[in-house]
Amino acid sequence: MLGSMSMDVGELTKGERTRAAILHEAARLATVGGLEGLSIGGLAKATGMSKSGLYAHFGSKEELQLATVEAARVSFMKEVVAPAIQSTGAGRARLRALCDGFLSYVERRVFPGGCFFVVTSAELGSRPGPVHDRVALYQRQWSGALLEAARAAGANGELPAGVDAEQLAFELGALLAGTNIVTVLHSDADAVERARVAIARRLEI
Amino acid sequence: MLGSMSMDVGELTKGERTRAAILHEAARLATVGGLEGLSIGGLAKATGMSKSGLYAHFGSKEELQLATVEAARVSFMKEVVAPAIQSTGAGRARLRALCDGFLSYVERRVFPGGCFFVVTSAELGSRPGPVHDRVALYQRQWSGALLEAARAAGANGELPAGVDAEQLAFELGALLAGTNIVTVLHSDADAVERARVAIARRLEI
DNA sequence: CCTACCGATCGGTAGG
DNA sequence: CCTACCGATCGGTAGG
Repeated sequence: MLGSMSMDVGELTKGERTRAAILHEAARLATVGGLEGLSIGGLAKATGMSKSGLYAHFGSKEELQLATVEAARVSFMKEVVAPAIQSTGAGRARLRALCDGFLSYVERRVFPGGCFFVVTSAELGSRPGPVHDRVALYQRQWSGALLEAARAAGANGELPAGVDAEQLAFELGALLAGTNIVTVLHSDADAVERARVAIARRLEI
Repeated sequence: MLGSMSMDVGELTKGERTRAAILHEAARLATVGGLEGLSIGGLAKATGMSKSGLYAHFGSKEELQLATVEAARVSFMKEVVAPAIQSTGAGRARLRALCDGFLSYVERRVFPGGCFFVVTSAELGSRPGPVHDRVALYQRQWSGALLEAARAAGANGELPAGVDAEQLAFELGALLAGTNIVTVLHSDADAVERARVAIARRLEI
């Protein structure tokens, strides 16, 4: 009790800080080598810990993978989704902000291999299991955020005539994922610019 | 010389047939577990061979990976590119046929994990080396095929007013890659239908 | 193409 | 959180 009095609300214990630093490194490694390619020994070396130290935190490789996915989700929410929601009202401007936020997130290389969820969706797409399901859940939530914004835009009368919100949200999501792959594969920043042009034209902004 | 007289042109020797069967299985495994996840031992079990039998064919894991990429390219050319070129003249119809051929190829699950080059582009995007470079080369050739068809369509006056061929080819390529990821991740055939709608509208066909 | 083997690394555990 | 260890599997080789 006395010990806990020295912590302000929102501060992290030493163990929590260590855990967060491990997971940040794990997410970085996973965008380069995949979640299956992530090894306990490699992560131990990268964080300066022992393997068994990591097992003390996570118990198993699968638990580490799941915790890494959670950490990547927190990062994605903070870097992409939250700024778009805070800076715009529901509708076309928010849809645009979500797309631009994603492209900026890729361009800034928040993770060295690009978007964590594009890489792991491609990696785990046909590998059933709990990690697949978690990645698929968060991918659906991202698609859901695009769809919600598109529907609000439609309800606001902000979409071009004849544009269906579900179709639009799908096309934007697929474009962003495809752009991430091409950008990283060819270290080609032009792809991000082309995606911005596509988005602006589709939204007539 | 006498031995070779029993082979017609285009026939394969026993060693060549074995090699082709190994690489077909390797490409299948790689679309599920990745080219790095492809192990010599696992491939040996899947093909009923010994590990050293595989080394006799390929020499090293990297050579096996490169040979697998080549085999996947042959499959992609045969399944997607060649039919589009044979069935259409240069221009908008060919661009449409390339896109539809890709979607059909994903839908038919020629490989269990979807398009080999989408999976490996995402996997190797930020892992430099000869295998990355080969995958990137063939991805560029695919983009080039889309671009060539789009330019011919523009020259034919078959594109909607104000549509730039390079921009169009980029958008279609990104859409197809993104569609592959979503389709496989969620086992969702609706995504392919949405992609077809998007393509038809973009090409006004 | 095979058996038999190599050192290194894998995920994971015992015991502290 | 550590050292020290486990069996299994990794990529690769020797010798045939």
